[in-house]
Amino acid sequence: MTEIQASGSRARTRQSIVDAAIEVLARNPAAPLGEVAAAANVGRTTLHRYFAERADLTAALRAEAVDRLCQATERARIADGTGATAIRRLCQEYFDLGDVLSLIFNQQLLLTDADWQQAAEGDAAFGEMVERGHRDGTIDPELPATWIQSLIWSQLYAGWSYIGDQCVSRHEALRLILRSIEGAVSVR
Amino acid sequence: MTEIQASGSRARTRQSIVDAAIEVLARNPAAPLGEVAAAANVGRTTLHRYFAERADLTAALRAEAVDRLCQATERARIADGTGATAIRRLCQEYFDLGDVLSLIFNQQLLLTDADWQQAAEGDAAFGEMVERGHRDGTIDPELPATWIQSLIWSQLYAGWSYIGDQCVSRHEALRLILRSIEGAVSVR
DNA sequence: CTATTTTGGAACATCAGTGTTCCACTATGG
DNA sequence: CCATAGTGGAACACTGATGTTCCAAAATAG
Repeated sequence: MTEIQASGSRARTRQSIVDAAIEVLARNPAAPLGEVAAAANVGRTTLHRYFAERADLTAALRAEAVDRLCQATERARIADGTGATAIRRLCQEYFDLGDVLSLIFNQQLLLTDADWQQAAEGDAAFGEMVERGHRDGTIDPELPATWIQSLIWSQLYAGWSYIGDQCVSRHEALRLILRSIEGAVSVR
Repeated sequence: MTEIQASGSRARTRQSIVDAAIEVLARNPAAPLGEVAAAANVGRTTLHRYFAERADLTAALRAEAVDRLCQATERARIADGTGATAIRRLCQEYFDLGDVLSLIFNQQLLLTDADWQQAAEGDAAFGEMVERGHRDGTIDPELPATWIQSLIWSQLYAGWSYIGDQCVSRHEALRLILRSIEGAVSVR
């Protein structure tokens, strides 16, 4: 619980640990903390100095994930343009989240409803985007906003896995994702 | 490794354990074996009698998963009809796999390539179905078979999660899945 | 160069899951 | 009803992850 603050050096070490944790835990949510420490080029002791318990680390990860999610959502300007183009931009931004994507999706990094609201400036913004799409005829009215959200996440995750499984460039994977989502979402 | 055989009673107990394991491990891949035993209404001792090590149990699960996957694939008759209708039937069948779905997707139940080939009578059958769709104009030629496979799995998984997260009937979830996949896959 | 901060290694107690053994208990079918 | 297959509880040793403490080395600031 107790957060150590500032001092430049501390902040850097802390961030290094968080970044390493994202990378390691994205691949294996049950990885021992020693692995995280190693990945961060830090002693296990040091890791525990910053995050006393495992729960403290995962809490920090959740905060970091929500933060990056917020930034991505803002960059996507989901209030602009047609519903479909907004979704397209959102997917592009989310795609760049990389490991954070896996963490959120794959794992029990269970974001609470409150987290989601914060991330998307409230489900309101996302729901509004979808409804706009329903009205302007670029999004299938049969598909509720919540489902489209599930859709986007699962597709993005599939895309990232695809890069690893098959031997495909990020760019190609993103192309497939966007094409598929557009098709899934658009009016028939 | 040593498999105990037959005798009616044994077979029943064994199956009960396997079924329980599917249910429990689908929700939490790291669940202790005691939980599996409890879910199977069986003592932990008995579980170990049938599956000496955890690895033995997961091996059995893999076999069971491959088996059910095979049956589902056969029922779908993916060699019949247009590419799109075949995919639709396949999705319907896979959807009914339920927890097995989560096990395969969510978890490191990593099916080997050999498993997949067995399950789909070789990637050949699946690839053939997709190519048929490319030719008959019901499947977007831009999307390779491997991607469509990723797509299907991720969507099915999303659908099952959706049932839990939102409060939606299986039927409604399946409807959304089929509609989305059809849209994602069809020619634009 | 000193004082302070920050670090990492080593050693330790603790804990939960695992896998084993042993024995007594229930069924079940001959 | 009796022999046997099947079960489950209790106890145990073992393992790997966790979290703590202590101290000496390294980095940084003054």
